[in-house]
Amino acid sequence: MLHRQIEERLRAAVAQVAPEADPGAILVRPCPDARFGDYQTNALMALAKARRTNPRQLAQAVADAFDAPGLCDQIEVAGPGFLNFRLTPQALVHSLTEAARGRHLFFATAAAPQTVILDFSSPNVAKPMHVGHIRSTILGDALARTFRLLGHRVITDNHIGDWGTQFGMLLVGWKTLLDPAALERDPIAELERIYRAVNARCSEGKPEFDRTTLEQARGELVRLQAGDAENTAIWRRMIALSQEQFATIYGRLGVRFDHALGESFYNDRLAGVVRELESAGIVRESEGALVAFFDDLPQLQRHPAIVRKSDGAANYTTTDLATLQYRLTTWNPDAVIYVTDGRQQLHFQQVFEIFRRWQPQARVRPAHVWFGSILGEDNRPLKTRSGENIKLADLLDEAEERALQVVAGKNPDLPEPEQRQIARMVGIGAVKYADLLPNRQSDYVFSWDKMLALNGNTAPYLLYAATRIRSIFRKLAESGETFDLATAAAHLTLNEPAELALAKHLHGFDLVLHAVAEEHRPNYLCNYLYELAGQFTGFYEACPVLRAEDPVRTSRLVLCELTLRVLARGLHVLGLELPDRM
RNA sequence: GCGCCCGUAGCUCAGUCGGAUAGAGCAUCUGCCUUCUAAGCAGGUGGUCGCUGGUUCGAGUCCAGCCGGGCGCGCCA
Repeated sequence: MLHRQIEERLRAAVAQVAPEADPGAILVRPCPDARFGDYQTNALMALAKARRTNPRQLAQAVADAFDAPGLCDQIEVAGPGFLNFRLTPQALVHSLTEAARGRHLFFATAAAPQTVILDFSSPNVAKPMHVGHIRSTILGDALARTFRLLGHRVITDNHIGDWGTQFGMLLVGWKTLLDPAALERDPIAELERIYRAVNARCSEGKPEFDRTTLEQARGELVRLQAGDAENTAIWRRMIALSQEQFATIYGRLGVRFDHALGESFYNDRLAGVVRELESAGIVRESEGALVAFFDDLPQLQRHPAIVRKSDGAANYTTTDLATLQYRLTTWNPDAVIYVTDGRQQLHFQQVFEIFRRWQPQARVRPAHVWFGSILGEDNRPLKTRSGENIKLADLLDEAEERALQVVAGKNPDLPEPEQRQIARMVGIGAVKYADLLPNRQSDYVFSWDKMLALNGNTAPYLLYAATRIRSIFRKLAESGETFDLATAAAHLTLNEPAELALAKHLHGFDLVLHAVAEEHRPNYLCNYLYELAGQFTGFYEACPVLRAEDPVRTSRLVLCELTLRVLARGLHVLGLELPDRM
């Protein structure tokens, strides 16, 4: 990676001039404006301040000590003390040639691979997956793919909601209201129906309220918790039915999990966790419950956390603590990342703080990667017209349907099965991309028109840019020519501004991938790929490929293929599939 | 009351952790299809980065206060 090579030479130069400087702080970044150069460092200004010397003089001294033959032939001090680097064309050609030979794809894997556990999606048993699960699922999957690409050991774990008071009601419904034919047809809908019916009877204040049903539900729950054979069998059946639904949705989304250890998996560990917290003096009795207080932390002072309710049952704080402990002992991770809604910030602050007190020696970094809400056009959380949660399956159906209309409208000559195939990739891709593009912490307004637009920073635009490249190679193949990237690389020359700009932009892949992993923000990658697609279309307009004369023609084919590879890899990391044509 | 987040072009939003003249898309205006996919490209218009102070070579970015909005806050998860 060119910027890493410059960084390395720069650190060597700084070490000569200022041996006390921290090499880790000496960073090289792309210039914001190509007129300044290709790369810059602003680290010397901070260093000059620390040494109380003139920043421009220091920069000049470092520039004089800087030696990178063949990499940068010009290096200059600018402004208050920037150092600007300009790549030699040979360095660029060499790097592209190496990429064409398969030595790299413009990124380096992590210097110190880590074990990262990603906890995301977490749907509930017996309920349809809905829009509330989409951001966690898509964001978590994109992060998992990013970490994997960078060489980390990644473990994805779906912490399914398969335990809790709702099962008392579900059991009553199963035993008294179940319609076997309906269960056969659409299991989740039937489970949802019986749950709603019983829930209404158990809700004081509702017209259907019926104390007998409420007591029945409590009784069924107690029997389930006690391990009653019949109830356990029904419960397992409900989980199995739900997992079929999850598998269907995840299949459509192309998301996979290494594990799906639900809440119930930790049931027999909860008492032990509570006992340990109690004996360690981390929790104490308060109003009948066991509670952790954080008097010394301003942020949590007023927000104690219950780990055992006054009825003796554990809650999700306890389950999350047991889960974290299990993950530590089982996988010994460096990081555990929870991808959830921002509304759970307080909860995770509490869990992490309790855990820190409980196991101060643990080296794991827990992280809460939170995101904002998906809003409807009315700026309220996205719902159906009647105020229900939108089912994920329905949303994906609509995405494919709308994409099909676009594809069929633009390209009516394609055979219908292919149109559907393309529409599937474009539609699902559009939903995913729309979710990954905004800064994850901001709320965003869900808009079919925007996500399926053909211009702007959208999935269709990016997929289209990639298929344009594929189209060039299809034309090439149709004329009976063969193209071998590694061999063709020998003919690489970069002369036109658009060629140089594209070649340089390919080298930004490394920085952006590491930034995504570091900050858990896939939107950086979205923006990078959009810029790359823009650079490519600029090149595509300015530089004819197939109509050019050799060796320029071959050289441009190399650029096309490398761009396609970066685009395809980047889109794949975001979880998007790439059609051959559109 | 306490805490978290947000406020950037008419609209929707980026802004890689303090760097150089704040960027996209939409909308609007002007050009470009006998030429590898015009689902595209090039260019114009459009900004007191909520307000006020502070920190420093340098602030959309950090700190304090204020205004406006969203969300959360003991036995749901």
